[in-house]
Amino acid sequence: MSSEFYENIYNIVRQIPSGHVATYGRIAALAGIPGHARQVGYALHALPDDSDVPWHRVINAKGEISIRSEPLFAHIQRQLLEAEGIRFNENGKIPLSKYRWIPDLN
DNA sequence: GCAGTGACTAGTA
DNA sequence: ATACTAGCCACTG
Repeated sequence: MSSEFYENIYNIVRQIPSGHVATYGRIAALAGIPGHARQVGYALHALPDDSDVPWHRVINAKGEISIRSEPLFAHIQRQLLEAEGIRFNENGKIPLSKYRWIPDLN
């Protein structure tokens, strides 16, 4: 494993409970690499399909789905989030103030 | 090793 | 409110 960043990131994302979301920047900070929000997205992109990481609960700071390549995934992501009870605004955005994940102190 | 890329963010206009 | 810019830094070719 050349990147232990990835495992840290995955570990954090797995802790996001259903019905909540977290931003890339927040994930990076929790993974111990504050400021590396882009690498979080990169790590999730490299995620295998059979992974147990809930990648769909990670969104950008604007509360919107950011996927640049593969617009199809954005559609799937929205369905997954709605299935967990997350409601989108008319803009197609998620109200972060309501669904933002606050990490437990374990 | 260098240049390009990107599932980002914060700032500026 | 939206659009563009700069900074950021690991990964890839």
